[in-house]
Amino acid sequence: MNDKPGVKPELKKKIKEKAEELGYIVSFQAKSLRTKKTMTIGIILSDIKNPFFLDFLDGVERVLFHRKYKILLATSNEDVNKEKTYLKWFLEHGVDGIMISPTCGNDGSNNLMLLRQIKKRGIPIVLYDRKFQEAETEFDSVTINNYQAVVSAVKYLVNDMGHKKLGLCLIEPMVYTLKERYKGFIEGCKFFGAEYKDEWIVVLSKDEKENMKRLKRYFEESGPTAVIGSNHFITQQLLKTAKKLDKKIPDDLSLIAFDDNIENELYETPITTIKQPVLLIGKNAAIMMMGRLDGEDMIPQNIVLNSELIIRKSVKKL
Amino acid sequence: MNDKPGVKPELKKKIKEKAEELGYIVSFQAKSLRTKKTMTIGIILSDIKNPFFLDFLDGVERVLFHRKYKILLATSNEDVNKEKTYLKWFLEHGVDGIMISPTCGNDGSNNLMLLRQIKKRGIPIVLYDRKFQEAETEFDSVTINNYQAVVSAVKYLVNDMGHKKLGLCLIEPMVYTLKERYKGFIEGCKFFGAEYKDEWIVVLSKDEKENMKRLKRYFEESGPTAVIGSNHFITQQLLKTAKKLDKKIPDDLSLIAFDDNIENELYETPITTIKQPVLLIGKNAAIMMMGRLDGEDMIPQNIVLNSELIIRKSVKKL
DNA sequence: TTGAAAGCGCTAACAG
DNA sequence: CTGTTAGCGCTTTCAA
Repeated sequence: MNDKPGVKPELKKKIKEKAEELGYIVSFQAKSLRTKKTMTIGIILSDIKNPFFLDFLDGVERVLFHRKYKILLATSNEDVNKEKTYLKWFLEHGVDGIMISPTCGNDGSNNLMLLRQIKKRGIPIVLYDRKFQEAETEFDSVTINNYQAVVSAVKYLVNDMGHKKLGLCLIEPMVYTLKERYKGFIEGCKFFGAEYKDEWIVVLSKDEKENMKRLKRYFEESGPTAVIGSNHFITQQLLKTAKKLDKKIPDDLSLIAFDDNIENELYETPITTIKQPVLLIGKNAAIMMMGRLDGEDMIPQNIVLNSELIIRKSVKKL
Repeated sequence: MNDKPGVKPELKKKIKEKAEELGYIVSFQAKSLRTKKTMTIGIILSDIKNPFFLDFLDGVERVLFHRKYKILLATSNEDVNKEKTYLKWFLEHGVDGIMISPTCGNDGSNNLMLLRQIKKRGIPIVLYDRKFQEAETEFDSVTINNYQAVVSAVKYLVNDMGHKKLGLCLIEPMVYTLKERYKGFIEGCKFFGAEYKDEWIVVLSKDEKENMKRLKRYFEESGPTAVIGSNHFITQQLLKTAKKLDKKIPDDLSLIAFDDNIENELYETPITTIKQPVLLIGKNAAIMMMGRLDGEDMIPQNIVLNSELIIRKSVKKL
């Protein structure tokens, strides 16, 4: 039945018979009980509201589909406990591998220990988008050059466009990605000689009112002349705030955004954007996973992809 | 172990013992081999590029998580054969239920027969966003009032805003949803006395060049004064075309969009939008599914949710 | 080449 | 209330 070396005509007969029996279907549960393979990859998204993950999933699925692996989908929504719950469920379901962009609590807590245990059990783990600073070399990962991306943005702002006072906008929780971008911002400012103040580094939370209040700072007299916003959501909030205050980008504030959604091109002022190769992140993570499942045995690999600064009209020349 | 009526102190002991054994984990494969329940729901998205599904999934997940059901995720990307493949895989994996927005080929082919077979096997199916016209009463479904939504939009355009020449923009394949919207458009135009021409009803394909060419018609002298665009992607393409031709919305063309993404509010001209209660679609579909899995035995239910016309600035008063 | 039998980890049924 | 046993549907092993 499984197309192993056997008599051919008889095989065909059997297959036809089976098909006639109103559709026989192999049971993967039974199968996997013996083979220890469920042909299933557990994927945890850290924020289902972020279109980033749609592209990511697209990239992953294209690879997995051809290998007949299926996706068991989970969402942490930046909740460490929910993430832990799903990881345990994945184990119960016997997923063959796990792909995760690990979240962390505001107190820095995370599921690193659990992931270590899972890895020890022999289940391959691929970190995507984010990794653990304290354990960079322990897990396979696919990320982008967050640090360099922001440094380049700062360079563009200062050297090419003449900005001297810069702001940075992030969002809770302060995961790996954001720490890197933060570092890139600080060191970039120092290196290229731009001024930055603590109050220009805004960290958004889930409190809309509070967010709005913080974002208003950017448009005050004492604010920076340009801001780097660290994701899609921030771009939206910034644009919303500008609209409400009747301020214009880039006349009142210049902006560099992360995540190149089509909309960034379509706004009144097309937004200069740091474009992450999201589809590639997905593809690479999936390919890496397939490699591990094929038994590739090497030390953990850390793939770092390059982002690209797409220059449009949201930065004013000073 | 499964918390059934038994001695309490001993139970605790056993649980602790197990925990000590470096983490015992129940095997769902083994479990489901006996119980015939995998605690898994197969979900097929028809287009992973559409943010609609992010919200939908969000709604579904909120319900399933609490009931400890997991999501096996699949993407048809409007390919009937891929859809069929995934449906078969779902069967192999023994999903407890299937949620699907069925696609169809340009020739009208679909997987209705297969879905009927699956249903006959006793696996509950919930159709969301789309259903089968030829089999409305056979399956549970959660959709919106597509027909009425477009009729209301036409009414607003004609009666409130004085438009007389209307266009409609759709996208392949012509699934249920779009047929309904088409019908609503035609009958709405007739009823409220607006002119429509065949060449103003544009069906986009995957060919970008060709799409652009067709969309240009809207901005010609002989074009309509207002257009209804049937999804997120169309809004983008229309805005892109307008920008390229240096045309303004609503001065050169009025627009009513489907799918209320935050961006619609943030564009230079905030877009008047037919807002679908996407999260609710997800929640309702999931709740319906849970009901079936709890053994609720009634005739198939067709839930129809109401969309809302959110009036902004993209329709010009004539 | 083919057939029979054991066993994967669990639950349900039954006897102690 | 507890312990034992059969069997879910498959793969693998071993004997015919």
